[in-house]
Amino acid sequence: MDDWLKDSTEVEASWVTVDLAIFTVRGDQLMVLLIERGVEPFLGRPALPGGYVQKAETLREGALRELWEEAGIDGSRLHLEQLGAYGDPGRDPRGRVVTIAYLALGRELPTPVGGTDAKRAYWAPVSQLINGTQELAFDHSAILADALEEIRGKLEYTAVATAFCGETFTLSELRTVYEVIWGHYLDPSNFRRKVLNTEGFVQPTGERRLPPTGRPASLYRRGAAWLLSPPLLRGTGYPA
Amino acid sequence: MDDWLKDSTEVEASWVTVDLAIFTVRGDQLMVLLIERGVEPFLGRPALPGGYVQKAETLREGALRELWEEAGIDGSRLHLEQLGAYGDPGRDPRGRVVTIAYLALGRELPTPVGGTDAKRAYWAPVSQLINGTQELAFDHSAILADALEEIRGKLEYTAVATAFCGETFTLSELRTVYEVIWGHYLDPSNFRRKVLNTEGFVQPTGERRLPPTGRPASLYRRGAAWLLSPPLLRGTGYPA
DNA sequence: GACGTTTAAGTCAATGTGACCTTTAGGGGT
DNA sequence: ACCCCTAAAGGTCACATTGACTTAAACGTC
Repeated sequence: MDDWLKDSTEVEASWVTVDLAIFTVRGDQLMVLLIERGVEPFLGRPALPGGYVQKAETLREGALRELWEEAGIDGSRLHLEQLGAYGDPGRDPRGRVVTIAYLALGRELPTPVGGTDAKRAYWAPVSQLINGTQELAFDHSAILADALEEIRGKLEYTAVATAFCGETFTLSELRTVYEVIWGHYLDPSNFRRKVLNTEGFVQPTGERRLPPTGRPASLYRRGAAWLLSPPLLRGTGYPA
Repeated sequence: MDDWLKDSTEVEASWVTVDLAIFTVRGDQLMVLLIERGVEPFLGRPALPGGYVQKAETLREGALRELWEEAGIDGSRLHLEQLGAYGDPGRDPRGRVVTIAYLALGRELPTPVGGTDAKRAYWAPVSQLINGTQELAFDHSAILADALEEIRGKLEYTAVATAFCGETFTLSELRTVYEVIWGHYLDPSNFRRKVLNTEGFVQPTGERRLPPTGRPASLYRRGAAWLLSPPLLRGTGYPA
């Protein structure tokens, strides 16, 4: 914040971007939204959607705008939180670009129809990207890894898992979210007991839903609580 | 990341700074390092130390450099982690300035001797700033509040509390860290049991330390574990 | 109406927790 | 040498939580 420093040759202006790690659960897989880059650098390589922050908007507003422009997703109905800033000098060959990474979680998001910028957009299974050979553009692989670890941790002590579900949901659906993201089986009975005993986590609607087969399941909606206490621990479940 | 956007009038280059929320525990108070601004804007107002990120350095390196330049603190012996980015358009009257806030935790840090920039630097009790009338420069009050909440949470499920202690420490010292930051009393006996039963949290050195009065206390050092499982929950202790 | 399937509810031993109490190991005073 | 004060260290016990497992209930279907 020192004005004398601003005049120093050591300091230069930077471009500031937002990048989005948008997750959804589809079936038994955690998916992340990727775009195929239509311009250099990293032309043709998969990347997280994102773009430059504009003059008059906050970082969050920029993230919401990119969410809409690049993925056609209305941000008002999903969870959006800041993940962190990535600014290594060499991360963008064009010059100093600091990106603010955002984490977005939603359910059954529409398959996007490619951005305004003639690049393809698609959902990719996270499991393949994490221990796969596919490298994302820039430092997006590192951002994705950080994002995944952030979600895994947040499931434990917040009600964020409900962001992957619809307005109302069954406890089985909620449990599946945990199982997919943590990657291991959870005992249905113990999960139910834990969730229902955690005050404010979920709220019964009184309605039920008929599964294709089996006993009807009660429907719940999000409760008032955001922080769960005590937390649900990942514990030692066996792989799903 | 769209080059066409970069040419748009909607986008402008930004200044990128790092700001530091440096905490230490002194006696029974959590202290944060503040500087008195020596230049406009907010001349004379207290602020978090910080400054512009230079051309060739990473964000973390910039934070470490500012730590040294503004506070005279060698960062190699304290905990430093990124807190997040703050970039609202109006947060700095001089123009678009995005700051990356860092959290630094250490013990018995030297009282700094004012920065190179003729401003005073001093330790201030956090409790007075949080619910006090004193407003910090820029959005630093918000950053400070976020930093405090971050620490409080991290104490639960990481071994970060040891960053406030020396190389070796007694369990009472460690407990005091929790009590000061959480703001309530913890049962010494239960705290000891919990810490010692959490594998990898602390490691006995075999040595002891004589307190001014009372039985000698065993000394411990940090263990190998960073994440604590099960976590120490804040629970319902009575105010200290 | 028996069967397969899924939700819902219950059991039980083992473990963890909160609120205590007791013992131990120092220093200081008389 | 003895007693007192203090803080650390160790123990007790009722209670809550957990993990693994079993049983019951409510559907559609054959």
